[in-house]
Amino acid sequence: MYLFLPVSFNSFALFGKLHVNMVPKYNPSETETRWQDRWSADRLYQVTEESTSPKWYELTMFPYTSGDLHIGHWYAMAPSDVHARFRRMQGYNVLYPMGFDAFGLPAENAAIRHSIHPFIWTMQNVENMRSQLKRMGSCYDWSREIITCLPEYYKWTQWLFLKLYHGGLAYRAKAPVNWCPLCQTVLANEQVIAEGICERCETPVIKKDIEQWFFRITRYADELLDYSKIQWPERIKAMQTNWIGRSEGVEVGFGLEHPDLADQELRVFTTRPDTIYGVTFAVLAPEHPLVDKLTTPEQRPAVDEYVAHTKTQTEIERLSTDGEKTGVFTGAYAINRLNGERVPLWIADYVLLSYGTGAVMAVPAHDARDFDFARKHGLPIRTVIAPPGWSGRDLDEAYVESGTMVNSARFDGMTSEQGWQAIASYMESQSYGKRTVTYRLRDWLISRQRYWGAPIPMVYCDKCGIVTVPESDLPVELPPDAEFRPTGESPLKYCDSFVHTRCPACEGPARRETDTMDTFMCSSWYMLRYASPDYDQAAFDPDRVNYWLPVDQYTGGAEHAVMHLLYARFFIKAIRDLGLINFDEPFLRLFNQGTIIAQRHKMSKSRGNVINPDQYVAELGADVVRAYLMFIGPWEQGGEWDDSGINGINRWFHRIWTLVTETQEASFPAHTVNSEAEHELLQKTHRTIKKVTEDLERFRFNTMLAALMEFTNYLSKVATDKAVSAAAWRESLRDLLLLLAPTAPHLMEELWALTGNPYSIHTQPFPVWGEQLVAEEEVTLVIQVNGKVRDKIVVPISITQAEARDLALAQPRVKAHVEGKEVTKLVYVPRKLLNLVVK
RNA sequence: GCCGAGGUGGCGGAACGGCAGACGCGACGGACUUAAAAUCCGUUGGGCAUCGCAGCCCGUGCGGGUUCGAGUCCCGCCCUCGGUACCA
Repeated sequence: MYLFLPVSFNSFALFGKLHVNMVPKYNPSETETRWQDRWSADRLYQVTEESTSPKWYELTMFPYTSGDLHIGHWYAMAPSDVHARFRRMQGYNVLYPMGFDAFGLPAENAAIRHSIHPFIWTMQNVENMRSQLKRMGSCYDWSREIITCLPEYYKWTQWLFLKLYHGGLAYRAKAPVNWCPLCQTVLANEQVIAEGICERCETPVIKKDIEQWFFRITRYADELLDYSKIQWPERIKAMQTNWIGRSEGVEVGFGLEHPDLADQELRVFTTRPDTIYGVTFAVLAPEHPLVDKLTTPEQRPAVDEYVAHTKTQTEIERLSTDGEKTGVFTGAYAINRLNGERVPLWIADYVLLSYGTGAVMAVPAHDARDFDFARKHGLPIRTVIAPPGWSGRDLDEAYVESGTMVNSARFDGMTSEQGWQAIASYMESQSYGKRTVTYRLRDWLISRQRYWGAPIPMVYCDKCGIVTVPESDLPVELPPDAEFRPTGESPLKYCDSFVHTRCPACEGPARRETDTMDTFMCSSWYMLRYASPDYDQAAFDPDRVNYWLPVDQYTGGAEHAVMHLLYARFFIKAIRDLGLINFDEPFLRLFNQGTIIAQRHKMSKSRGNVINPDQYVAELGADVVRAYLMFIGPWEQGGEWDDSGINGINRWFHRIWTLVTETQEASFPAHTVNSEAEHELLQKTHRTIKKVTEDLERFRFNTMLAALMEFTNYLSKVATDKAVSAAAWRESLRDLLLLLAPTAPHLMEELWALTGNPYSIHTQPFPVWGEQLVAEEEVTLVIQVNGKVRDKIVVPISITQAEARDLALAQPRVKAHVEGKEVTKLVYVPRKLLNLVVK
């Protein structure tokens, strides 16, 4: 329906080689694939380190091998392609690679459902997606392609795992971890999203106590909070900061009186030591190890029942009680050492074992949760921080702000901030408290009970224990003949040829680790591999990594804020400390494009609203689809896919085609006759160059295209008026093509060739504006009376205030509003406006 | 609840504190055509007024404020979207 119509050619002044009887029309499919083949054959986009130009590493998050590129992929990839092309034309030595995130559960599910091996399924998808990416007109250096599921890549993933292990950053531990019953695997905290559901399949996760492999990301918590070396969107930095959840407080020991305990202390973490005189009870998580020992015989039945009930609850149930604070008394007491008070010990599921010490001191007067709990269970509430103007009466709700300390013995009268420090110091001096920093961030759980991932290169030997696979034996390859069971159990576990091996240390019989690595491990270092994808001595060639890295510009979706983006930052810092690299951050600049939605919802296969760009590409060409996606609105805002406007871009490109191919250069005067018109053309051209350049720098593609449309409209008038010389016309047309080359690489290459220019437009320098040509000589001065616009006058830029005032007062429309009144004030903004305030 | 982004014509969206609505879509009118499509030209925030030319008033989620001047800055709300949530 959107087919380009035949363009009627009346003259061929620009390219006499075309025969008049031919009816040349712009056939996007033919033209675009022809140029794509040529670029590919010429290796136009391959780069090396041998260059005197400054380097620029531009990277887009590589796609998961789901099978098809939908419009969301295009929205992520086309604009970054434009930016990379722009940088290349600006003279940078640009590394702009592409690859595939190829491990993951969907491949394994396909194996179970359709009896196709994950490798075959994945590689078919890679083939398909690679050709779709090429059809987009992208300028990737395909000689550097990486596919994470190939042994030549995951060998180095395993190699890096061993480096972390030897560096003390990978460890195996038993812990209560998130288990997704549908995916049949554990998940990292970051992969459990809102309401405790699995990030991939949205199934509620449950807690399981199993031995797993972890990376010590928590060791880097503080450094991860330092964003001073990167230019990232505030929103992503805020999300990471919240996720890491650093909080400063005091770990306080409460005394315990119990005959069986070696350590007579209950440790709690608090951020409000200033409220310690308000403690009226303490609460332990139901799973807290002391619960069993402390519970008195009378309370045991109630406690046991509550603990058992908590265990059966899923995360969702436990969290969805909506503020309903349940709990039971253990019968035991602890001593608040500041005032010697005995406080009852309760257990309640609002206290989490995984945070802080798994126990809290409860100050109902100054904590909303403790307040609810105290109200519900009839526990006392004692005010120790007085709100401003406090009458001394009981509080109606918890007062959590700062105030003046009361009921706090010798700390009374201090502000809560002073009291915080004073009490913390006092407790430290008495050795039962210590200033501590606690984080919400947990170590990264990286093992998965799945087949389609990089095997963890570890061996279990009855004699030697846990033994690493020697580097020389890498990669530990996935067995091709594993059996995919409909139950979803890990195929590796039941693959004898894989499991049974020899111990690298003692040569005796041993078992392989059957867990594989989280796919986020593969994507934590892929940006390094692109620098030297052929290197076979290590994961990367230090020289080439030092040349290209860090990534100068990274682009991708915000959904990876606390997954991929956090893991990659950790990973770079970790291997820096192992001496493998010498920089601190993987991605210097980050730009997050928004989400493209359809029918008000995120596109998803399950919702059935996935837009496939192929039909649009076939009818209109990739150039039109690229440009339309960029024209919808600001890139960072995303937007709704609605094809009703796509014809506007189609028409515009058509107009450019006509303008270039039908305008006879010979019909313009050979020499300048109207210098004013020519000067204006020059100015408009250079102002457009400036606008387009600045917009490309800032990823403001929509306004860049608007400026180019305006410029095209202007050139159409110039082509009609023919008041400029042929040379001036040729120059401006040439700049139009160059400015649009990153956006519409095929059409511009075609027009560039048709106008007799040497191949290729994409190796040309980007136009540069002249400052003197963008400067204004005349400006439109807005004349206001009492802030309302009454007239506009065109004046030379050199006009003085007095001249402007006199000129303004002489305007009839201004006169009408000033006459008979007194001008009490005059606001003059040079080059902008003149405001007359009258009374 | 907390953090972040946003709210502007029929629609997508422009606008260093200084002409609100660039650019595009759609709609309407005209040219071309046997006709339609495509293309080209024109109009297009609302209201008043006008043969036409001018002209006047209102208008950027709501309510205040700062300023000669506010879509833009400040204070208080409402709504939408994204993230996060018993984190002590």
